[in-house]
Amino acid sequence: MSNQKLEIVQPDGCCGSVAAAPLDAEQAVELAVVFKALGDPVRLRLLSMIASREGGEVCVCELTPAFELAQPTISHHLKLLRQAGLVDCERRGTWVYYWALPAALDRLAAFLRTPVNA
Amino acid sequence: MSNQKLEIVQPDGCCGSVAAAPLDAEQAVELAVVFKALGDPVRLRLLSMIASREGGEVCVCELTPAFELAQPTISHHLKLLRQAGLVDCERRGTWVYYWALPAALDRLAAFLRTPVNA
DNA sequence: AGGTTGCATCGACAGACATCGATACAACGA
DNA sequence: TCGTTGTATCGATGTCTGTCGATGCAACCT
Repeated sequence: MSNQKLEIVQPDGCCGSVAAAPLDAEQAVELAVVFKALGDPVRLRLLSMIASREGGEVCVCELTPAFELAQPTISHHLKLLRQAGLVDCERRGTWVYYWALPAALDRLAAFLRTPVNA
Repeated sequence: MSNQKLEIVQPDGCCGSVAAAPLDAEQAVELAVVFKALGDPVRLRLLSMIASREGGEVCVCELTPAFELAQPTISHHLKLLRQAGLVDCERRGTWVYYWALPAALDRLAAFLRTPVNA
């Protein structure tokens, strides 16, 4: 029953699992960009604030005052999260709303999850 | 039925899921250390080489020549992976062997995995 | 139109990090 | 005991990154 491995392979053709096979250099660079985006406490808190929001969307005007950081700093972190493909955003009138992209999170989770029989 | 949240809480008392609730600052700092360790292509490749090894252990003498980097650089990256709790190592005679810690990887995976009904 | 508010971008700067050569340490073999 | 090999640590250096104030841009409101 080794076709179980087929379930790990991602539809987008990327790197099944960290424990499946050694990552080649190119895959590693792409994945590192995303993990690097998660490697900052402020960005982790921003992401969790966005991902845990009931309606799925959060206004930047709610995120900024939650930190003791200047507004450009928060904007910078949100930009990195967006460039990493973890969130997306849209302007609606005066405000900008961010939401999480669950597919990206699940892809990372699948990469990290060790096989049950490992 | 909000006791669903109880199923997300981790036995080790840590941060259930990124989509469960906003991370507090302390949890975010701890998690960021681990994700930061994953935020480098060399360390990602090292970890996948270690985690995907059949016997579960890899000699440093196999890891170092797999990169076009100086030996102290590889040693430095392995140290960061170890400090992040992702791998551990042991000296046996002349050689040092590294192995992955699946519990740490699964903990991260659980954190990233979005709830099925989200 | 003019003023105000929300957010992004720019430029600068201090601290962190990846990398290296040199060196130290540990274990083995002759 | 001495040389050799494998790995870690140290110190230096160039680059990246988090942070900020200043500024620009978009949308709203009088």
